[in-house]
Amino acid sequence: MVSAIEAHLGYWLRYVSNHASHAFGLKLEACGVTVAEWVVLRELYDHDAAAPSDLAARLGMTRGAMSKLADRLADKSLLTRRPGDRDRRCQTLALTPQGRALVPTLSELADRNDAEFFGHLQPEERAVIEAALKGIVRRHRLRAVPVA
Amino acid sequence: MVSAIEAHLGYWLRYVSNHASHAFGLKLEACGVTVAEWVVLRELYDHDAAAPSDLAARLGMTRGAMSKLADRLADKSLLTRRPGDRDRRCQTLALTPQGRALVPTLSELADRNDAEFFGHLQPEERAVIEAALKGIVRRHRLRAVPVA
DNA sequence: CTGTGTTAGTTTCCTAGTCAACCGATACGG
DNA sequence: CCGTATCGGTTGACTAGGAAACTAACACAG
Repeated sequence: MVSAIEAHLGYWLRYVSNHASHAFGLKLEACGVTVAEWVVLRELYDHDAAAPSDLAARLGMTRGAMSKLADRLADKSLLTRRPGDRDRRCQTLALTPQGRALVPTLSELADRNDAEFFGHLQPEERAVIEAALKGIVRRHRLRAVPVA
Repeated sequence: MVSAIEAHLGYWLRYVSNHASHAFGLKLEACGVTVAEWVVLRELYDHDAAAPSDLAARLGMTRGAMSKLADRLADKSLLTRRPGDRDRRCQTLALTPQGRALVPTLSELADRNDAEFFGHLQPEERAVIEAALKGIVRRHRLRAVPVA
C-alpha cells in the first residue's frame, strides 16, 4: 500500500545527484566559486555577452536570482555588466579576463568530479544512462537547466 | 581543453533529478507539505518514535535544520515531540494520527511522480540505471540520504 | 558529591534562492 | 505625439538550510 521510498528511481537519482553536486561544490569552494556561479561562468565562456534575463531563462532561475548572482560575480571581478547601447534597459554580461582564465581550471574540477562518480561505469552502462536521461529531458520538454 | 558541460553525466543527472524533485514538490504542495517534510514523515511512518538527531543523521541534514523542520511539522499537527522519560535531553518524534493518515496519500503522489518520469523505461534500462546508482552509493560509501 | 567532558536540542547569523512589487525604458495604438 | 502596456533589471520580504555558539542534562573520574 505504502511503497518503500527506495523503490523510486527518483530517490536514487536525487541521492547520487545531490552527493555529486555537493562534492563538486566542495571542490569549487577552493576557488571561491559556487556551483551556480560556475554554471554562469561556463555559459558565458561559450556565449559571451549574454543578457541577464537570457541567462536566467537558460539556467532555470529567476531574474532576481540572476541579478544577485551577477552582483556576486562582479564583486569577484569575474564578469562585467555593460549597459546596452541600443536599449538602455538591457545589459550584457561578459567575462573579465580573470573570469575567462578561471573557467579552464574549474572545468578541470568538473571533469575530475565526474570521473570520481561515474568514471568506473562501463561504456555501455554509461550510454544507457545518458540516453535515458536525455530521453526524459526530451520527453518532458524540460527546457531550463535547473541550477537549484 | 574546456569540456562541454553536457559531457558530464552529473549534469544530466542533476538536470533530471532537479526537475523530478521540483515536479514532486508541486504535487506535495497541494497537501501543504514540502519534499523534506515528506521524507521525514515517510521515515517516521516506518520507524516511529525516532530521535531528531537520529533522523537528521539518516536524512543528511543538520540537527539545527531538523529542529526547525520538526517545528513546522508539529505546527501542522503532523507529528508530536515527546520528551524522553529516561534521558530528559532526548526527545522522540512520532506521527500524529493525521500525520500517519497523510502518508499513504503522499506516497501515492510519489508513485505517480516516479511513473511520470521513469515509467516509460524498459525494465532492462531501469535495472541498469538502478544498479549503477546503487553501485555508486556503495562505492563511495554514501551514508546519508541527502534531502537538500 | 563535584568538576569536567559530552551529548541533544535550540538558536542566531549567514547564504542563496523565490515571489512579487517596483522603476525606468521602450513600443505602439489612437 | 501621448497614454498605456510591456519589458528588463532591481529590490525587499520571506523561506529553507548550514555552521557554530549556546544551554540543559547526563556520565563519570577522583
